[in-house]
Amino acid sequence: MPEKSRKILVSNALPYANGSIHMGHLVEYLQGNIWIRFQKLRGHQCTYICASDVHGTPVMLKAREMGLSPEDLTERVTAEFLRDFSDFGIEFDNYYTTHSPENEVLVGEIFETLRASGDIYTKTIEQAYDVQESMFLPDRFVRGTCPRCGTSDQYGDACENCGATYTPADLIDPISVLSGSTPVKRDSEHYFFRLSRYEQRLRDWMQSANLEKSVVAKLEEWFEAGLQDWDISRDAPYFGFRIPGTNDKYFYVWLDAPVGYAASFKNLCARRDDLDFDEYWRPGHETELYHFIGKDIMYFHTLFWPAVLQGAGFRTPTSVFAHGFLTVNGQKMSKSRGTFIKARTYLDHLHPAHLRYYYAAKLGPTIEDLDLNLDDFAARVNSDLVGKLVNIASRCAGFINKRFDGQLAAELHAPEMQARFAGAADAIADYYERREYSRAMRTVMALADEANRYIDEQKPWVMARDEQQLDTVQAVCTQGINLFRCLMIYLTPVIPGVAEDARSFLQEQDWHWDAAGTPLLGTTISPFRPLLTRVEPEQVRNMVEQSKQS
RNA sequence: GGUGAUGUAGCUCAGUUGGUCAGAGCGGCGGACUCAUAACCCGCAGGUCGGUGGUUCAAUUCCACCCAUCACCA
Repeated sequence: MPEKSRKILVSNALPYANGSIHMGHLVEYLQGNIWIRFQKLRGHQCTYICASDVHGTPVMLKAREMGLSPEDLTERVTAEFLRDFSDFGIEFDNYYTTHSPENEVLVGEIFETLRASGDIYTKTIEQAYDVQESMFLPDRFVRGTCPRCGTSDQYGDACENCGATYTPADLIDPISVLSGSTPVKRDSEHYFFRLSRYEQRLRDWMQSANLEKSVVAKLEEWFEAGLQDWDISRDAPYFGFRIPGTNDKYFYVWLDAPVGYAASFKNLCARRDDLDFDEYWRPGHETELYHFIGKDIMYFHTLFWPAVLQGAGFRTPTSVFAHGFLTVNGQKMSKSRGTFIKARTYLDHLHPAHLRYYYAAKLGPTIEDLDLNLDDFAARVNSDLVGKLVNIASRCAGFINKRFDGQLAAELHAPEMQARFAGAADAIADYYERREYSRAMRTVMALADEANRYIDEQKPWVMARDEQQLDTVQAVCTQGINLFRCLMIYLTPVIPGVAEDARSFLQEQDWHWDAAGTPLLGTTISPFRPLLTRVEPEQVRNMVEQSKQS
């Protein structure tokens, strides 16, 4: 059923530019990328944006440590990000940086609008200050003894041992992580956003956004606790945008980071005639806006961000899609166990399609965590992708190529079966749309089982010995190839590279989602070459070994 | 500590608005086949559905508490 063409803008969360992309990040980018590829395959105008999140204290300090400017550091890191993304098949329509002129203008505009409507006020707060380094210290940069349980060397915001939360001022014997000196308390004037004013509007937005149940539960919890105003400023020195009208105040990184979505899009609009900024970012248009995020940053995306957008006269997101965290072999990623696996390390040993499929096979729309079990990974990928799916083509192509010069039959052998495969398109599309990737994968693999069973029952290898039955052999194998083709189209969003090779093997120019409804008959196909190889245990072992060392 | 989510066969996960709901895939075991990247096909497997109480004629599915894991506490 052809849908009306939609105009959709999608973002992934902006990776923070002080480290490398790892397997945990990839859950998010692959989830978003699969959705985008699906929408594009369906013929919708779908724009995919992202950027490096470059502001804030950690980047500033890391650059200082490396003897670089923050700009140079984040440029280097971004170049690395882009190579990793690209090699995993994650291609953005625009990948930008939050340290851009567009972003500075937008943040300034938003701030002025909010201030004009009375949503911004200043208040003096007391904060830890490192006299030796001449700077205010974020909570994470103060360590000391937990005032409740007495555990030493705890961060300034919470105790890892007893879970208590507090402020750095509560710590016993606090020290600055930067200089080792004892921080002093010092007053500073900060800018606050009146989030408390937005409760009703946020509740309304929450209703319209159709958020996942568990996300709503979390939001309800926050509403219950009462919305607190948000401190949106930081003191110099800070890498960020200076607040207009001040000399030493900067916007907190979490204010300008989400605005970076809009800025990245604005940057893209400048070179694309078919995209209009206002159509996607001002109220009153039919466009859709979605953010894929991790469950750890829901607060920013479901409270601050929609509130800021509303207050500043922008449209709010159509919805926000939150996902869970990655564990490896059932535990948090760990360097010593070799399970802190960087994207690049993975690519040194394994094919991106393996991971793309494995994540898809386990991803749903909820904020539940996802486990990358390395043994299961190899077994699942080998069985599903190689043993079931690619096998269908592999076992049929030989006959077509050797016995019929690569020519497919003019008619299908089992049209009712073909109709069932084609008929699954709507259900599978619905699963993709709702981000029920695991259900989509299960559906596809159940069909792959059927296809293998069909070939097994027909036994073309037996018929091939009898000249009289050659037509049937051709028809059966043509049928098998078409079942394979149908499933490959369904999997295009997940394993685009493999799908492309399959398409070229079938000598087709282009695939649209609806192509699954029209069988390929009478044409010629190329010699079959393995579309994907198995995951060898040794590759996984080597990857883990390398992760321990880096 | 508070709050939210999760806890089902060796592994990864479905499922139940309470009563054929104890399931799938993988692994394992047995068999068959040889077209296929030792792939594919057929059959078998019996896990107190995290623990303890409670509600009910009946709970894995509802409630309470506890334990474990993940996250958040701005």
